Amino acid sequence: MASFGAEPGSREKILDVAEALFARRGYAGVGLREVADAVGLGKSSLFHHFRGKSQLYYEVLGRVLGRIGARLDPVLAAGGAPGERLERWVDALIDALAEQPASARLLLRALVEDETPREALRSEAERAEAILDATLEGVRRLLREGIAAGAFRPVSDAHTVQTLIGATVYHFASGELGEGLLGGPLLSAEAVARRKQELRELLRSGLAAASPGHPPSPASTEGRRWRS
Amino acid sequence: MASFGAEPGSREKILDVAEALFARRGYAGVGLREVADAVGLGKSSLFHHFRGKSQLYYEVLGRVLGRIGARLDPVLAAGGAPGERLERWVDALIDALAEQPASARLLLRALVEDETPREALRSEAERAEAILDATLEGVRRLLREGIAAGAFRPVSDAHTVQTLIGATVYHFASGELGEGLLGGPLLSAEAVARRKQELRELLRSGLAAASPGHPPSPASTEGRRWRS
DNA sequence: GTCTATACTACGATAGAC
DNA sequence: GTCTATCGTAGTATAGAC
Repeated sequence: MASFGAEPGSREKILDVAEALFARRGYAGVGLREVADAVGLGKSSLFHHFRGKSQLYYEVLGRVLGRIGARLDPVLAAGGAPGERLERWVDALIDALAEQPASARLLLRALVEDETPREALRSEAERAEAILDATLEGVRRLLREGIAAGAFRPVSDAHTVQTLIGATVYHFASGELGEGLLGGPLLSAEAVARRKQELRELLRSGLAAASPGHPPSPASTEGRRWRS
Repeated sequence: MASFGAEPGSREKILDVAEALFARRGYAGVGLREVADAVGLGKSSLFHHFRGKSQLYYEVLGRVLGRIGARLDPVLAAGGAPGERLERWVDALIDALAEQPASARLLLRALVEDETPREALRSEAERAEAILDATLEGVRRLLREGIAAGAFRPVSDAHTVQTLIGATVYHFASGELGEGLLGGPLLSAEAVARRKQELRELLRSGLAAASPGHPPSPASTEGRRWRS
């Protein structure tokens, strides 16, 4: 509740610094010495704010997940047709990832990092997992509702979520490779808007139900063929 | 050329072991001690096969990229309509990622890992990068050809490549999260086939040109709306 | 080609003065 | 709440015997 920005109240500052470093080099690649130096403290002082490295890590991860979840939950709660709600959800996710450049990398790393020490840290680790699960379950429900309502093709909601994560989190975490492909920055306002647009169009034509009828007919999508 | 499987000819064995470890824990998370133990050698013996840790890493990475490129290049070289060639490319990529379970994680990590020491290793690092660039340039060209031929919507080829990477590499690297979402293994024959199918259907309807006409009309996709 | 032994640095973490 | 000092371990890498 207190603290605007990141006052000398070291704790927030440590989290900020650690977030940037963990995003860039991953859990094992960051030393507490480096964190302490960057925040302007001695190494030992960190242990007065966090029990150890892994608690610091999960605190950072939980903060990122909480920040993103806080932006996505209202979107899911709001009304509207499934297609529009999904678009707003994707847009909000992209905005969240683009605003905090470290988020996407940190998340992508966390997803791949099953080897981060979880021992004796169940509370922090499970809290982060719970936030993530709740967020993903929300969009899965939206997809299922859209399918049931006949707005979406009868896709697998799990696979679609995987595709959405890949198309957003991976994209904004792709760093040099992504910038090389795009021929410019990933995070400029134009690039972010373009990403939204490309994804929106892909989903509008790729996810929309083929026939106006409500109960989807199984053969309608399976039989689709390329035009040329 | 020699060596079937991985004979006592240590070098291949080291690469195999290192590949699995780097994929699981990343560059900084793996110690040479661990690699040596797993391959059944003393720590120092590794230095007779590789100049150091970073060379070992780039050798591993180059091998993975080469393996995947070798499977994708023939697909691009073969003829066929753009839509069918793209589908075969995606299928081949998925097969390659699914066959060698470590590949996807290693690749995803490599993409995010701009901090892997590149000093004094330009040759190995650039070789790996060159393989990757060539592979990606191939599919970009295919996308552009498909757009020019009127088979695909006028998408951004760069963004579409990003989406394809996210939908494939991320998916097979997603580990516990992905398995939790799918409710089962990522790499079973069924799950792999299902991933291909979901992606194929998404691309068929999401990437196909909207109108039979060949020169795509700009308004046709922009004006698209959700049905329900 | 593999081994033992070793050098040097950095790591996470703790103790205790201020 | 931050500091210095220190512990024990593990990191990459090298030298040299076998």
